[in-house]
Amino acid sequence: MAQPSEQAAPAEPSGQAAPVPPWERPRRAAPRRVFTREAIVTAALHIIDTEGVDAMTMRRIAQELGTGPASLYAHVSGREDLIHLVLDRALTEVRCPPPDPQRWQEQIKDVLRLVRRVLVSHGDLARLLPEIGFPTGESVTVTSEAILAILASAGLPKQACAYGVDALSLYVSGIAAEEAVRARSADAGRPAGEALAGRADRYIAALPPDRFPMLTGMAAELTRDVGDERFEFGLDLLLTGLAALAPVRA
Amino acid sequence: MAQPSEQAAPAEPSGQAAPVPPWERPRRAAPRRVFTREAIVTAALHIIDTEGVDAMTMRRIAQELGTGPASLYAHVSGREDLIHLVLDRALTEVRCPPPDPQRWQEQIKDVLRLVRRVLVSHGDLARLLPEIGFPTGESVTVTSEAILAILASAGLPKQACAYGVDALSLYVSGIAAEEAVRARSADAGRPAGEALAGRADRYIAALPPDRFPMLTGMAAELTRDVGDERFEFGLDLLLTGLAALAPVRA
DNA sequence: TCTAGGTGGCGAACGCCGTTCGTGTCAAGA
DNA sequence: TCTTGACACGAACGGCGTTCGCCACCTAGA
Repeated sequence: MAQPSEQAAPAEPSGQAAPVPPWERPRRAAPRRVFTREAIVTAALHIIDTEGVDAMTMRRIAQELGTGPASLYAHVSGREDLIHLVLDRALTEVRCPPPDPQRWQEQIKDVLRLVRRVLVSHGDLARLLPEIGFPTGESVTVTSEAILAILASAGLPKQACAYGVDALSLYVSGIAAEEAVRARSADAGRPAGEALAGRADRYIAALPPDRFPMLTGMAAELTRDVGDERFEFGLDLLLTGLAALAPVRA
Repeated sequence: MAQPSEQAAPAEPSGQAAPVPPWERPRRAAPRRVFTREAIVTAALHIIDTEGVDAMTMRRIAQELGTGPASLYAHVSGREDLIHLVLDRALTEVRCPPPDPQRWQEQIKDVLRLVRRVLVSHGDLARLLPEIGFPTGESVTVTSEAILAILASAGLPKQACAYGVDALSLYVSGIAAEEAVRARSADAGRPAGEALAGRADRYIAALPPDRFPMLTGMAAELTRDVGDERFEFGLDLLLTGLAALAPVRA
């Protein structure tokens, strides 16, 4: 890989080249590379997509870019900064509609469905959410703004809008992270049934039915994993609650 | 601290004792300590209470117990196991009532309020929740069983009970973790206003009002932090949604 | 009482992590 | 051409969870 430069390895008259003495070794034989923050985020997201969140270390990203981890710090202030950027990059795929008071509930659901879909499409990306407290990327901000606008168009009081957007995002983040754990387990090549649902299955099956009749009696329902059903159920709960706070429309 | 044992340091005739040669140094001068899993969990919880979750490392726990981190592994299989135990220890404080169909909503709320209170009482304990996928401690299991029993007593279908307990626990976990981040920031001795709410304040204040009129117009509501208000709001949403699924009672 | 096996305590070290420091390179501007 | 600031990058720091190998201790059985 490393090719000695000419000044560091003067031409030998003939025969085998003598090894370059240590004090004459070039620090860097290959031209230094040039990076951008975008390239770093792209590499990080690619690693998450192909290897999962646990593989996304500064070293692994640097390796992907053909350099060392220190090079990343010229562009991101640290791991946390990088996570903000990665999440925000993913969420640029979320498009929000202008508010329509007649169908505000469906609009909220649509936005949150899209958020979840984006998170899920990147494997276990959602597992990064708890590592940052308060997402501050542009995409997240735009999405929050849109949700607030929709809630406000429904006539909800300001405080209800504010608390509502918080509850909604907590729920979506939570379920996305839950699903991310499940997705990771499945992708890691574990035996079929070793997914989180499989573990819950076995856990519940091992419970003493006399002591835990509800859990054991609802094992199938508790571990049911059919499409978006679980997500939609929770969304319905929240939206029903919010609708109860909105003015009645004729 | 280390006191040479008598066999390793034979009595000198007089004067200053000669240093013990390396090959005669006792491996352990003090009697070996005896630990229990309970003591380890107690030490871990004490560290969380006094220094926060970030300080709870295997090394720090071992230090608290006067030993090295390797000693912990005879009693816990690893950090994840320890976290399960710590969370479960904390949640032993949760007491659940027998179901009363006439006041099932208040019962659910009471249980979840208690869960949250327990989590909050241990500083930023809730930040540990995302590190484990599916809590399997006894306390958690007992609590889930009780919530299911209450929901079932309200006449909710099995699937609604199952999805409902999931949504409720996701919400409580989410908001507890959110509050834990806030609590940690405040406890870390940062300047007043450096709490998460303070950061959100400044973040929202820095947004361009023409582009983000909803966020900037609701800054006060979004950052409002008054007792249990925010938590109760989300709980009300979920319970309203669940009540809509329950049979109507005379 | 003695012996053997199992359990557990513990030091040293491993491999990995995020990050910093110091040095060298490069490009733009004077 | 020279200077300066930004950036690339190797080496190393300090920290983490964990394992390995050794030794001590305890208990059960002969």
